[in-house]
Amino acid sequence: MSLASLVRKLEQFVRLSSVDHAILNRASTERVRHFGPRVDIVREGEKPKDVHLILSGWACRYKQLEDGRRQVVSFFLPGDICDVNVFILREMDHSIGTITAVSIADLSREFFDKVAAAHPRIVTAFWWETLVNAAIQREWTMSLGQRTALERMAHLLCEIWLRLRLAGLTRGDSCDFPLTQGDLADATGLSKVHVNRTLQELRADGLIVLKGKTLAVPKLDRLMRAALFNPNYLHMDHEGRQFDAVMTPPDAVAG
Amino acid sequence: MSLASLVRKLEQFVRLSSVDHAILNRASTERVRHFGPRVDIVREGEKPKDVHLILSGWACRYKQLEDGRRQVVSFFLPGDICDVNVFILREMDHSIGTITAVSIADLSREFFDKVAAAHPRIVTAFWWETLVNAAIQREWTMSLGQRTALERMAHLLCEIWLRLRLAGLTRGDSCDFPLTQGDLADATGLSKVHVNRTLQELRADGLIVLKGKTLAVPKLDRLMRAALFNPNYLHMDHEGRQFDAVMTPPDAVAG
DNA sequence: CGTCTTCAATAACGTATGTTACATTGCACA
DNA sequence: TGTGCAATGTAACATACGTTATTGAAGACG
Repeated sequence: MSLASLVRKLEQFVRLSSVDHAILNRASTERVRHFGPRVDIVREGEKPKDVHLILSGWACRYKQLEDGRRQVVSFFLPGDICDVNVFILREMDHSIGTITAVSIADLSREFFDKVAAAHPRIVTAFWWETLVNAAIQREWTMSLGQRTALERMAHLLCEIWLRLRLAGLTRGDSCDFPLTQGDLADATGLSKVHVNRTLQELRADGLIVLKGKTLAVPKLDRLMRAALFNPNYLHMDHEGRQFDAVMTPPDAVAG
Repeated sequence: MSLASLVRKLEQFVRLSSVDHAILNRASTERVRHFGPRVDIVREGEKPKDVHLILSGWACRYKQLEDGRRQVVSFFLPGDICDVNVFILREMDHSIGTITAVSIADLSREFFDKVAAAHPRIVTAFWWETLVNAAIQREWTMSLGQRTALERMAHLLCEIWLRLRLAGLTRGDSCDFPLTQGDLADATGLSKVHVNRTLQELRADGLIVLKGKTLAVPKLDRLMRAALFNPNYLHMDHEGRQFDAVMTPPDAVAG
């Protein structure tokens, strides 16, 4: 539905040519699928076939233990790409499920081959995406290991807010926020009850206004302070623009 | 000092030619540096210049909050590579410090350029490394969010054990284990005291023998069960061999 | 070959967060 | 425009883990 968020995000980092735009545009309209809310797109154990680009809606990556304990390990927002090059792995070690209704474009191995061969800027942009996602995962490790419930929740909200803003999905100080307290519990490693307590506290402190499916952040700086939030890990600075990533062409050898 | 662990590991996944071997060998002998134990190799905020290959010794990636709380977000064992392509980012969002004395080879941007252009197998292998590291980071998220102290500790020990074994660094059921209880605390998000309690419990259950700087795992299957350990995320299966990664050449354009 | 420092072990006590249970609100859909 | 189910809110109580403190053992180093 909308490629705009992806392009907007990537262009923060790398300047894309009009040909690059055309390539991405084509890729994101060729093989599109639609899902309802709360369904799985990919299941643990499956063979990864395509890379998925989220065109609209929210999704998450999650893992589950045999006894049912569930951890959301990342959220996908519009414009996000799930795992460049996963198809070199034999099977998925986690599942991907939707939060809201979602539209995705499937990007094939062949697409990446072609891009790789002729569009270094897109490659660089995808590498940036890969590295930022890794950094986000590290920051979650930090949050779960060291931050208190309040800090952790505030941190997650800051992160989502900044990512949405980069994708052009905020209006003023508010944004759509389809996550339930159950989702937040699965992502922060807290119980639902404690998520509720924590949100109440953030509300009482005037750091967030969360009602229905809308979040407002009236004082981002204060929320960031409460979270001990350092935005460096999102690598949103523009200075990297002059670089191209290396890493490199297929030659299509098999064996 | 020893490239063997890297090669052994990569060849589990991709068959490398003798030319590939030569390339890696050259890269790992050209620019080698040595560090003592408990010193920083890279500090948060610095501009990443090279990619580091651990030739010998143990190191870790860590992040720290303003108030001093510290989280180890990953361990580097011999043969591990720190962040392929980091140099496209402007600054490090974490630090890398040694545990033991460490020797590293610095791999330059130019090295990756060259490899990218002519050695698709190595590229594939590096992608595998990248994807596995991402999977490990997700699994840590799972551990910190959902596993109890005992499960978490057991899980970490299983993971390290399997990674060491893949690198050819175990003998029978034992291995070198230079981590202090403080290191384990920083990695698991537990206090040192509780790490001690947890290790006692694992010992009492006969799941580990940990003394001095040596760890033995007499019953790996039992330790894995205690950890709810599913090895799929390490993607150690060999089936992927036939694949080459795509993602792709620089053309050396600057923006 | 003592001395220093780090690491490991253990105890007593405190608390952030989990659990269970139930009431209330909101919203999809008949 | 009810009616039902999911999501939110609250309370009482339980516990896994943190904190502080002290002691002993083990390497490091002059």
